[in-house]
Amino acid sequence: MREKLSTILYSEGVLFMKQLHHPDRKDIQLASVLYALSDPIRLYVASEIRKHGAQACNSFKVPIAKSTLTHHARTLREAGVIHTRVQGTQRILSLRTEDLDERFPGLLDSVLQAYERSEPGEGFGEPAEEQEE
Amino acid sequence: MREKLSTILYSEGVLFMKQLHHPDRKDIQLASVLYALSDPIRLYVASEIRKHGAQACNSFKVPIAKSTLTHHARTLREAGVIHTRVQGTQRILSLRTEDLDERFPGLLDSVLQAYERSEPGEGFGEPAEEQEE
DNA sequence: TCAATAGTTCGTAAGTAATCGAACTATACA
DNA sequence: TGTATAGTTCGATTACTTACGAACTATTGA
Repeated sequence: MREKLSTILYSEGVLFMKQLHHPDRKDIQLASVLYALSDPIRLYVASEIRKHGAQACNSFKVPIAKSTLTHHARTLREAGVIHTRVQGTQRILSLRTEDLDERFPGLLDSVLQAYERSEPGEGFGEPAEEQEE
Repeated sequence: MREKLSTILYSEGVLFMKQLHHPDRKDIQLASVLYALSDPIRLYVASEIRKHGAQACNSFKVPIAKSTLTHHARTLREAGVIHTRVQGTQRILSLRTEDLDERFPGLLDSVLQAYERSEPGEGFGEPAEEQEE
């Protein structure tokens, strides 16, 4: 039988929810940023934030499990692409445009513009409407 | 005991060395390009080509096995970042700047400029000279 | 014909990544 | 209180990546 996590962790003085770590601007690595943006779901998330502003995870209509989205959000955050702030039960994701522009001028813009050109649809991965032949 | 590969393969009419595949310009995917460029060695290779022009694999001074460099060159090629042409015993690697610029304007430039700013050294991964404190 | 050089392929090992569902925490609200 | 909502953590699975050395092909040039 398993003890409740809170009982175990709080009783030992360990924080359950890790402090969200955001790298300092100077520690943002080019390779990590490119890696974070090399996944279709993460590209979509970054692009949605750029188009419609900061927003919570649950506003992204992606065909994956909640835990998988958490993983992608962490990848973006740890690479320095997004900032996550807690608001009630939500995590609000925003792009670190200033930090990225300062460190890698023009990069984020050219990536997201390229993405938006190549994926003109609204939702995720919609193949631009099934085309009958 | 192992038969010679050539005996096996040619006798079955199979080409030993795969035809080098380069994706058509229109098939170059943003995520694949970003992924290909998200590795320090591949970034270095791309940057060296941009700085000094098309060159063979053996001109890259990288601390990895030959077979590993082959792997990285294939990753860049299959993503559409570089073009490989055979010249004697060598494979000459060049950047597909026109194709990339047409498909993702400004992307390659901002990536490689960002790389060259953040890695000012000449060789690979040289930590800009050990600094005593 | 032989040796040297350039690069590929293969097999393997270790590490990392994407994914899921279940169990959980945290907050808001009725 | 209790319930709903938002998101995290955990453990497992599966797949991919990076890396190497050994064996190989292909070409050049002595």
